[in-house]
Amino acid sequence: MSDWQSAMAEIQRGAEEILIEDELIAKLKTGKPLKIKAGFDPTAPDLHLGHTVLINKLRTFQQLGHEIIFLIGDFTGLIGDPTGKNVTRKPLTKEDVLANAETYKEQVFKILDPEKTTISFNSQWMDKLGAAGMIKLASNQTVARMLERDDFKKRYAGGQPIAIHEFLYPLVQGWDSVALKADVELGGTDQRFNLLMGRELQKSEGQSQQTVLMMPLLEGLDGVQKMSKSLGNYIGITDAPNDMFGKIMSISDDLMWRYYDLLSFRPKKDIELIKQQVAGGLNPRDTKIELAKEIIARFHTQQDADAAHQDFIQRFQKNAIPDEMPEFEFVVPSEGLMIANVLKETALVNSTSDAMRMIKQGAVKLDGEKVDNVKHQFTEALQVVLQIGKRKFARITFK
RNA sequence: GGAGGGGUACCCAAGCGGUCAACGGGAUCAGACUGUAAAUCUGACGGCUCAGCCUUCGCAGGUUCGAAUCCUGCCCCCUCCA
Repeated sequence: MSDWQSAMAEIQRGAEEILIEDELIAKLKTGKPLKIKAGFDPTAPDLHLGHTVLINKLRTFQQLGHEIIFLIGDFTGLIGDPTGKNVTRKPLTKEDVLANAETYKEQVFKILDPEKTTISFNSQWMDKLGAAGMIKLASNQTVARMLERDDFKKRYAGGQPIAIHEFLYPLVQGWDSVALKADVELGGTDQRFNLLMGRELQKSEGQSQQTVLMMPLLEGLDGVQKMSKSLGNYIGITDAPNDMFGKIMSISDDLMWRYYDLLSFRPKKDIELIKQQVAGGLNPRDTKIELAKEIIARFHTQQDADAAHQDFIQRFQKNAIPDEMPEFEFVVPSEGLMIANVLKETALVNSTSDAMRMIKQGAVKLDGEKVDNVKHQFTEALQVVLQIGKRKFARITFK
């Protein structure tokens, strides 16, 4: 396999679509470092694994020796990518943007090599463009073309408002590619229209057109909907090691393979081998553990990954009580304390009614012993461990 | 401004005088089975001092022995027209 062929294989891994593939091959064959662009919204520096799919692909290019441009859309942030959801958005201050950029760096450089990554802001060239430049830019595209974009089309057909400035978002994103002379732009499949705009604008500016590489949107823990914070099905890259471990272990086997493809840095060959081993009888749980450790080591340390693994074994495979858990203190009144109230106070349950239900369902354990008596009272000074279900614990001291 | 439709628990959605703390589905939680898998099965899913009691069906009043269901006023949303 020649250089460009093996490079292509890595680039294609997990990618949803590459437009146009032959073009990219031609670019790779030149052997020159390519300019790889990916844009990020300056508003949400709170990354989860879904975001890292794209960043991982940037890493691939970086390792192949290409130039990575991590573009922070501080200018585009003023517009907000049109979704129709929030029509108005409060503009970010310069300070906000810079603070967010710092957070980005902190998180992203766990994947990318900081020495070899260029960070730019699109206000750099957009601020200079001016009103006249903006109008000239806008003259490049027609309303009809804009209405081809899926969400615009739907909103227009559905009689929902589209503000004029929303049309500017794709144009500006495309112009970024012109300004950077990008050879490749990466984006999610939902970015298709905007990514293609870059090609069109580059063409009208007489530049060579960027290749568009679209990565899929990673499914969240439920395995169905895309990973997002608002759906609560995400693994944040700043999540604690134990949380990461637990979340990864709870995904389905099918989803595990998906995560391997999109999140693991292991060569594709290795993954194929693991698949064969699992088909041959290896417990998929163990391969899931490997994945969990790899990801934790990436965002924390190898020690953290090992510790999380050990903790997991203690906690779940041996059913032991964890060392660390929230602690509470109560003063026992003369008439005693109802267990349901104690549970409510520890926030292990939402209400005393909830606590009663849990007890009735046999979900509550006191020092490892199941509690049957709904009206169990604490009447004396002692220390106990309360457990609800499999994962929720609290250490309680009665005085 | 005119005409019509609608606001029910986390979400969707029945109910249209009593048997309604309110059908059903989803989400969620717990139990069983497991690999903290997934799938499946079972149960729970307003609050409380929990075999009982209290407060819920946009808001405020009213009719009635009794209302989510009927009447009046108000607020909000949607569709069509201007």
